[in-house]
Amino acid sequence: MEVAEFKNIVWDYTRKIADSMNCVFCPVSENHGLTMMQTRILMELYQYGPHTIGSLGDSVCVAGANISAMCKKLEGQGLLERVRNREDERVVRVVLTRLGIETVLEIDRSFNDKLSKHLMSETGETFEDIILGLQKLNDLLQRISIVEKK
Amino acid sequence: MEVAEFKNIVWDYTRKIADSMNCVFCPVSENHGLTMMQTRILMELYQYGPHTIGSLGDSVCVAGANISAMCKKLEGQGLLERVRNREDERVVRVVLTRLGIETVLEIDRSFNDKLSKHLMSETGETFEDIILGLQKLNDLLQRISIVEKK
DNA sequence: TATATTATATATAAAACATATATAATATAA
DNA sequence: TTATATTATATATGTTTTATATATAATATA
Repeated sequence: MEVAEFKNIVWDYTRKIADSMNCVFCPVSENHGLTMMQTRILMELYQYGPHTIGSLGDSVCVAGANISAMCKKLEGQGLLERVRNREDERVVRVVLTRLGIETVLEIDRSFNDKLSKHLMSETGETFEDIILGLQKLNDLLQRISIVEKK
Repeated sequence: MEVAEFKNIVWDYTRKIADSMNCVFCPVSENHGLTMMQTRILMELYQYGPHTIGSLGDSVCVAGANISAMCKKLEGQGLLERVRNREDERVVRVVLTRLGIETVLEIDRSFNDKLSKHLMSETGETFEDIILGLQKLNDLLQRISIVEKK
């Protein structure tokens, strides 16, 4: 297969998939008064535990300046807390509040409910094929974007 | 595999992949003075031929109000033309100009060059696995989002 | 001590996205 | 044929996301 052909197929599918993911999950977030980006931040904190502003920004691919503002807003909504590190006062630790955790759990439950309806008829093989493909594509792209950053 | 587990894996990979795709392709678009969205619009027109404002918006998942404004801007940059249909004057046909076509071809060449370097060492099996996975995931999500729209 | 680096914050502007409303053309129903 | 509904696009407005430049304060290094 030629590079151009592979690129076109991947380009098309990845944007369609990103749009669909958005289309499926966005309404659920909105029901809880959150944007997809805000949900992504909360989910990241829930799944991988507390972050600093910097590491959180890296994880969700948002520049430090912006993640800082977003977290301040989420703090205002009572969904997370910003705690300054005593040993190095430049560092701010971001932690979900009880309300934040509850909100993530509710959203996650809604996500799962929404998917469950549609995934019942699928075979395990489909899941495996999808995950394998995503994994290989992600590896490939990670390698490329790491080189890019140099 | 449980739905929740599958969802988490897909959620993580798809956003990482979307970010990487952006990270890899965005700089190339910017070199040509275009945003990713603008490039996506031009590529859509190049790959699938002329569109109306409405069908173009559907294809790239942008609301009519916004695609209308974006096309007007791209027209201002001389990259496409908006031609009102004579039989039904509500309809506007969007067509790439010569400059638009040349720009798409240049960007596409840069995309391919950029990828070629990294894909040489990959086996055909990797490509096939990736495409199969994307295809199956896309099918799944299309089915879900179609139901959503009802 | 002077300088550089790091982590976060503030300010600002552009782009993207959503929503409400406007306009004009066309289709349909009475 | 007139009145009404629908369709396609456009305009206006506000919010969110993203990018960039700069500021501030803390820490590390020369």
